[in-house]
Amino acid sequence: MEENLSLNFLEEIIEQGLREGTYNSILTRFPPEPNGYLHIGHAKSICLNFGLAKKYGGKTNLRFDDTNPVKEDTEYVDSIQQDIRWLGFDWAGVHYASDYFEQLYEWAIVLIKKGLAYVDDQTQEEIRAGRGTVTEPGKNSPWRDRSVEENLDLFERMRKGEFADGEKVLRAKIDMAHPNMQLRDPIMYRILHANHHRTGDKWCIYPMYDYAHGQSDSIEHITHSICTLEFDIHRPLYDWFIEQLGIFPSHQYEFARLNINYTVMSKRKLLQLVKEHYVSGWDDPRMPTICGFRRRGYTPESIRNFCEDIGVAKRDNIIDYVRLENSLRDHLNKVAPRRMAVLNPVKLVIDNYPEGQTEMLTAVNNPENEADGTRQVPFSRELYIEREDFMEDAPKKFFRLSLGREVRLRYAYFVTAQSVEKDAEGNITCIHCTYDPATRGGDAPDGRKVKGTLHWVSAQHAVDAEVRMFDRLFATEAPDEAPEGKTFLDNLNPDSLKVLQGCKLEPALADARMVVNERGIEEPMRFQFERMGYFCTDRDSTPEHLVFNRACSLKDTWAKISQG
RNA sequence: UGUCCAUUGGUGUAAUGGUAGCACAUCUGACUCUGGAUCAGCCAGUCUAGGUUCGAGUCCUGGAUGGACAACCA
Repeated sequence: MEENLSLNFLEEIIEQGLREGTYNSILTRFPPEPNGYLHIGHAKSICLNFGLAKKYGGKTNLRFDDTNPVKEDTEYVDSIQQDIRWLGFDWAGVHYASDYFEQLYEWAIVLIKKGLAYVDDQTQEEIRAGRGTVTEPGKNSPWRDRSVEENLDLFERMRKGEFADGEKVLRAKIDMAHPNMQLRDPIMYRILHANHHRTGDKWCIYPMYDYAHGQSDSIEHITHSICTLEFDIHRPLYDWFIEQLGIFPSHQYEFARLNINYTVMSKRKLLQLVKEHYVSGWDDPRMPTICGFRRRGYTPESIRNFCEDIGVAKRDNIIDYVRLENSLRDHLNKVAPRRMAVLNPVKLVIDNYPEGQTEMLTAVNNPENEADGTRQVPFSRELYIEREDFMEDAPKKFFRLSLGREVRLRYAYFVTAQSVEKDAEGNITCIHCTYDPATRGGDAPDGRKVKGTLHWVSAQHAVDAEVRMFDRLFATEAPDEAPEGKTFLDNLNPDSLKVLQGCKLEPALADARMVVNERGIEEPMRFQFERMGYFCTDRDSTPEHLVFNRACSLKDTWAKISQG
């Protein structure tokens, strides 16, 4: 039993608050904006928010931060909920910032009455210019000192739709010379005559993030509002609104977002990959989206374990892509049934095996889990083996089949290659070998050893399939970094997908298909193809045309390749 | 030439003034009917200069480096 005794900084904060009686239980929230699909970076946040609440007996709300109607859509609301559920989490309540529009509006009036907010008639350009720069203070708006009555009147008329988009905004009155730019009279409301996916045309003014988020937290009595580092400088503003309004004091804490090498994480870039068809969609198995990983064959456990393993802190980090794969391998190694599949087949004929004979051999389903039992695999005179598993003239370190060398066919017999047939181009079309009947099951009674063990499939019993061999979407470690005149698209890995047709599978794979899991979500069946990697059924698969995706290889090979 | 945040092996992450530890990766060996898994082992770290202290990764001051902020995005 390995218990992680050290606490991360958020656990420290929570335990301190619990100890000191600041609160008796915690309530966190996961606050996505419904303007895109969730990715692995969100998974870290989800695991954190739900994980922390679970650890300390609290709860987590799902809240859609839907304050910008022009970017948001219900398509995303649905996919986000499905992805969170698939990851294995259940929220206490599902909320929308838009549910709070009326309350937010009333609070804005409170601030106006306190002389802490004003309607500004400046244009967008004027406001931008007036804000100053990071090194120069800003200038007060000429409208900054309007009377409370006038502000109240104008703000009400903004709501009524008397003004066009961009004509006026409501601003908090703080300090135009503040060194933290977030406090230079931030905009609270803007006019947007746009249809909202939930409130329809009820509103034509919409609150900005800074004015909506903290207050939404407060309304829900969120104790720990956990977000990423870039919001650090917003915290004084988050606290300012809550303090001026005198409402429930939620607190914001920031952690470093997840970065993974060979991966892009920005919503904008992911959207571009989809829109411009560099991938087949949001759930393309090469995408770092949750649905992409699901289709790729990742398990929720593997993603949760990954998020747990990488830890959480406040320093920027770039996680090795291999850790993600390792986390998958760890889990699938324990749970994925083993099957034999020949992806690049070449015929192997056993000359001294009786023609027309078939026998059933016993194969272990998962050596890591005895309870998975065994299955029968048909064996006959003509088989397929992997083309890469034979070499006519092999070096010493080649442990597989070559002329005159003996290897084991897994769970079957020892065979020795005798000769090959070739086509006009010199490609091997058939390998002839002999077998030792005494080695049935895979062991020699005389105790002799072989170096290699090959997987195989009986030619007459084989099932055909298409196999999609996925690799990293990007060929470079930091895809975002492109030289002059290039973009991240130039860093795409041209070999990220290779489609193999005519792969030969053992018959037990014939009924592999998509299944609906206990949470009601469609998932692939996952297997280990012995010696080849982990594979899963794709949603394109049909009983007539099986399609499998490679989730990952058995072991990382990139490090060695890059060493040369 | 602003404000804020950060800096510990290759990569992550602990050590809360008292022995710099763990994981992943790499490498080596053992074992193996998957060149997988498993097991064992090696290599490798406190950004820098001062200061406080019996004692500093930790506290203080300066510097360096990286990141965030000048959307009517979140």
